[in-house]
Amino acid sequence: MARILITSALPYINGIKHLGNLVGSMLPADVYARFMRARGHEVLSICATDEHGTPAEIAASRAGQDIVVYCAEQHERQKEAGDAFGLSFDHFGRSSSPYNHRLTQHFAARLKENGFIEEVEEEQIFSPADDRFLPDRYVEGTCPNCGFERARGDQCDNCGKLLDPTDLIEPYSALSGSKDLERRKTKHLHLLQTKLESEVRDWVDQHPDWPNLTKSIAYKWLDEGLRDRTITRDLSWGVPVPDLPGKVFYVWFDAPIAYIAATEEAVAGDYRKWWREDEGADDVRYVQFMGKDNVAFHTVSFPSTILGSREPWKKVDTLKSLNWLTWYGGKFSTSEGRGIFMDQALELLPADLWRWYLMANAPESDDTAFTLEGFQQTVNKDLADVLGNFVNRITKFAGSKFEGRVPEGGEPGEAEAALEEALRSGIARYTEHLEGMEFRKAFAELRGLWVLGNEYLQAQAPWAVFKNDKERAGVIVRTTLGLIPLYAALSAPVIPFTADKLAAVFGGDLGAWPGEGALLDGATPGAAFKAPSVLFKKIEDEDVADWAERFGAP
RNA sequence: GGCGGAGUAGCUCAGUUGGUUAGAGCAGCGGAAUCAUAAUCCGCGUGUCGGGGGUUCAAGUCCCUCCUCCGCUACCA
Repeated sequence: MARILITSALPYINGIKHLGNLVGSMLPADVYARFMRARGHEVLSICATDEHGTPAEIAASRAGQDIVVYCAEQHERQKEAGDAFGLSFDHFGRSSSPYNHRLTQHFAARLKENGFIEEVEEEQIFSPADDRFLPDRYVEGTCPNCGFERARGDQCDNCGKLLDPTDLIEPYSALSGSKDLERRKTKHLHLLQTKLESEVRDWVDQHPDWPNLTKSIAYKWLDEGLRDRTITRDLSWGVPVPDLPGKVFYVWFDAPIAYIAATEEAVAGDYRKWWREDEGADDVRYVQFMGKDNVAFHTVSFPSTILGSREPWKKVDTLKSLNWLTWYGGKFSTSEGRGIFMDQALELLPADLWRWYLMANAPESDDTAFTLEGFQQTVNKDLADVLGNFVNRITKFAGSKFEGRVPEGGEPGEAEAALEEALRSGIARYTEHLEGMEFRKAFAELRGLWVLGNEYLQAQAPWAVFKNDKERAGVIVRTTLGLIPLYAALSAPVIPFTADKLAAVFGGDLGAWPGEGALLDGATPGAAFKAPSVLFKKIEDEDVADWAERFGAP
């Protein structure tokens, strides 16, 4: 038994996340956590809402709400959506928690003591009309390079040129439209990452097993040279900076620290057993899940914070980074109403259908297109036909021919031995792929295990055998029924709600992870069973047409 | 612009360090079966491996170049 700490990238607070966000970190983290728990490991799985930063303040103000109320409400919405999707985090916290305030200030104090933080004075754009400093991106104006009239202060979306807000012609606030902008001097803290660069590189060098995408992004930053960066902002909502009134820490400084703070919130003082190598965390395996845009922050920025603290905090062992799920090849977009969001998805269909499709087609090696048509085909075929119909056909048959009880008598023969052998090797491959977090391969293998049941049943044809050899038919039926609890256990990481229904056929719970022991004794002779109602209703063409219209499919 | 990732069958994707006739699922076609949600099972794959050039006995795989998509580019998060 191992101790495994799992964190999912924190979903930002400004609204319910879409399917792309879900499959990018939270869902694979959940599948992995469920799998590891089933294997008998001690798992702690942590997530939280990321609540600070300018976008949150703006979203609150647009909603006409106080930021504190807004974040509390949005956190609750995201938590509910996650629960409904079966996300089994041991704790879903908030980056705005008092724990995170205290811990973020602790890290900053340690970094300062160790000479990795210095105070600097900077000039920034202030908008009196908005009564706030504006991040570069929230200053817009005409691009000096191409003349585009809505260029942002950091980069022109039209010609791609990198800009400084002061480069813009006729700049204005993107929030209020006010052209009354001024430069104001303001004090900030710099994190001196240049001093930590070689240490970060040494640490990255110790992880040659990371995926290519992860390593190439980390080394790209290191090769270009880390830069000292400002870790404070002129905002009111956030973790206050001691001795600098009116300032808070930059959201990217405090957000990853919230992994630790959320653990403290979950298990109180015991959090150090998971996070401090000098207090018991030295044997913890720490796995992070995130989208590819987040890799640099997890391989370079956050490690800098930890290394610079000169305290033995647990650092990540394995990163799983995913690419994007796209909406028909384009971007999911909140503002333009493109794509499907977590709460909407569950209005349409049960969570397991989404979970299966997303994980079986997870964007592991490249961006992957989500299409309603592909979704329909996949879940109809894999879940309704291959798995759902399998369970239905055998329980119906056994129900009518064997009075709803597992047949007794008879001995398994060669066909059963061959089935067991095929299952054993398939389960070994499936397990190995899940261990390696290769989800597409894993779930293709799981589907293959379901197919084995249909193959066996089709080849043995108990409906024909029954006519002149009831005992042999009984063996076949018993063997096939026994696959149901087996499938329940194997399928639970990805389709947990369905797995519970499968386990309930024999009134049992999900057993231990199948592997070495007997695989075909799932159905006890003479035991009663209860056929479940149809497990998966098929998605009709009219549904797809409806949803395509509603969600703006191209 | 720079850096990184990617481009393989109608669709979604696999393809170790270059090595026999390039694979899977879906879709499609043919067959078997009739327990079952018309669900299952078996059989059927010539595709400019994005274009062009090069290295090599041998290139999807290595090098150069061009095209397209995506991410990052440190004040969006």
